[in-house]
Amino acid sequence: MKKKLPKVLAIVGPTATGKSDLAVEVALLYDGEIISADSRQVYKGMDIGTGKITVSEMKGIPHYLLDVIEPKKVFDVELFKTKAEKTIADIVSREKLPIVAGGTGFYIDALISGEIFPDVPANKKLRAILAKKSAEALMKEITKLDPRRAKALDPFNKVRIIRAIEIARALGSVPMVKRVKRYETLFIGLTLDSVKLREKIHIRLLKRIDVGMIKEISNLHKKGLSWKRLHDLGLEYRYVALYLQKKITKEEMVTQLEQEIAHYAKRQMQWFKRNTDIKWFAPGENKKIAREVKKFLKN
RNA sequence: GGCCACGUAGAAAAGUGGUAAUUCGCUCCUCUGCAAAAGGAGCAUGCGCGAGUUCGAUUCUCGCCGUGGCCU
Repeated sequence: MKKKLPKVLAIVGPTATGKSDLAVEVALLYDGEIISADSRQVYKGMDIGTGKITVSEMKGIPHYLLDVIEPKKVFDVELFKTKAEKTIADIVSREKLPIVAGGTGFYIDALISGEIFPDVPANKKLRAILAKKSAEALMKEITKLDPRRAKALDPFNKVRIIRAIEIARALGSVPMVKRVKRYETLFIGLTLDSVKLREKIHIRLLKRIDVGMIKEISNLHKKGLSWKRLHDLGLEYRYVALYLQKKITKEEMVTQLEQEIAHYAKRQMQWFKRNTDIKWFAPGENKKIAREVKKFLKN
């Protein structure tokens, strides 16, 4: 007999659909605890711009993987996976329901599918050197090191090629992907049509500006976060940084940012679409969702 | 009423007597450690409308319509 895998609930979907609130509601109903799967909410001090849940909104439900690292440092999937696995084990040991909620599809998939990444840490120096080379030159190098891996790479995507070279240099070649399934998972997806989503994004953005988002970001810079880093952090951090540097007007910031957030939501959907296990709902269909969760927990 | 300029994809905008750059947008897509990141593909048989010149016009000529400006 196979040992039964622990049950995990995953709440996914694009930005601005209300994942956090739903997660809390379900947690209250089924004795759950929440693991955030958001690549930006892990950073301390990035609250308004990331739409991080507030303590009062948590309604007493424990939340994990928020504020785990300084924004100067770089977080990544592997770190996420390690921490999340540990957290889930802990929650399960206390016989509570782990709820993974967030919009970073890559993180969620890595965790749930149990994808094992090659044990090669990021090599900043090497990356900096390789980044100066052309995509063509990089492709030549990876083809020499590992032709199999090279074939699967996008020949124009330097970021990907560089990582492949990084691994190949350390290990001789890039190992095949391994996956070890650790959980039995129910995927609940929250989504909206693009027009309504756009509206929500608009309203939410104005609200964020209203409650001090610009101040938050200018403080981050004052405390030593470079413009470059803020740019890399993306979306609100990128565009507010541009505004603070007076490279764009406030009006431009709002319109461009809104557009970018909408694009981001699209990219998120693009990612989630591939996962056919996701059961999709509209925000507000909480009863239907609760029923689905109940069914999942029963068998 | 007269004169002048302009009229190119959803938007902005280049261009040529030989069959339409570019940017944004839109659609679709990729993903083995930065994923709010990085990257790829497609989207005007058509250049205001009609006629003429020409082997051939979006590009030249004429007329019409529209827009903007100037003049009386």
